Amino acid sequence: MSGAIAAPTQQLAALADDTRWAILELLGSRARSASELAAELPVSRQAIAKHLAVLEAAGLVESTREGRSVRHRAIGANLSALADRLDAIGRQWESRLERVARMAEERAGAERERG
Amino acid sequence: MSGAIAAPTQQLAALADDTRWAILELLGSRARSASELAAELPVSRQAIAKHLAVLEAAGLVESTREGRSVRHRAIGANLSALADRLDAIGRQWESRLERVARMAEERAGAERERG
DNA sequence: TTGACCTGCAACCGATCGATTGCAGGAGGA
DNA sequence: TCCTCCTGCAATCGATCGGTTGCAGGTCAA
Repeated sequence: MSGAIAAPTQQLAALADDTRWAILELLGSRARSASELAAELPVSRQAIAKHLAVLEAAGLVESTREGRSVRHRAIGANLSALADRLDAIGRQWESRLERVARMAEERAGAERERG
Repeated sequence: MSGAIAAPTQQLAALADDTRWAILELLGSRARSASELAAELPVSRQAIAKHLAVLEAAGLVESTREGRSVRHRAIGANLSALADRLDAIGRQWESRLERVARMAEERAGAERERG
């Protein structure tokens, strides 16, 4: 164990933007094209396209060509997988710091008995 | 239900940086001061201090003054809470898109029967 | 074939970010 | 008291980011 945490910073960076969350919220309810998204959000279509590229690179959005348009949809399973990893790390911190606190407590108890 | 997702972008932005993950990794195993962290990582103490401010604002790190130094520790429970929220959103996407797919499937089935 | 519509590429701009250096200030030990 | 150690604030710099405008290309319908 120990060693590097191997954090999925790319996915986290993709999620650290309000406009991308607005896009994901829309794509989570129904698959849409970039133009549809641009019509529903207060940014240009090109900005949407850049955000979709980031989200797709992070594995949070999936795209399918349909005729002359491209439909995008959110991939919930990958978000849940990321959540699992974060939860595991959080629990690890908790257990480690708990153990340290317990050791300090025991040491303090011995000091009290001795002193 | 429906409505806005209310994503904790501040916490996600705090986690979207490799140096901050390196800091969290160290603080997850044992509480440390900013100077200790600077000695173990390849960045200056001031950079560490800025990162700690970001992490503390996001509720991922807790700080306690001890004499002339300040000891910082990672808060695992808050990371797990964030993970729970992400997981819930991911499952929501999955169920919604599943329902849409099922409706499309039923519609296609009816078409086949009729045609 | 022509025209409408949607995507994709490139250049550009202002703002924010990660990081550095330099200096001031406060707490403890000799 | 003096010196050392650690923190905190400010200014600065290059890089990246979110967003825009403009234009080229491809696909469908009339």
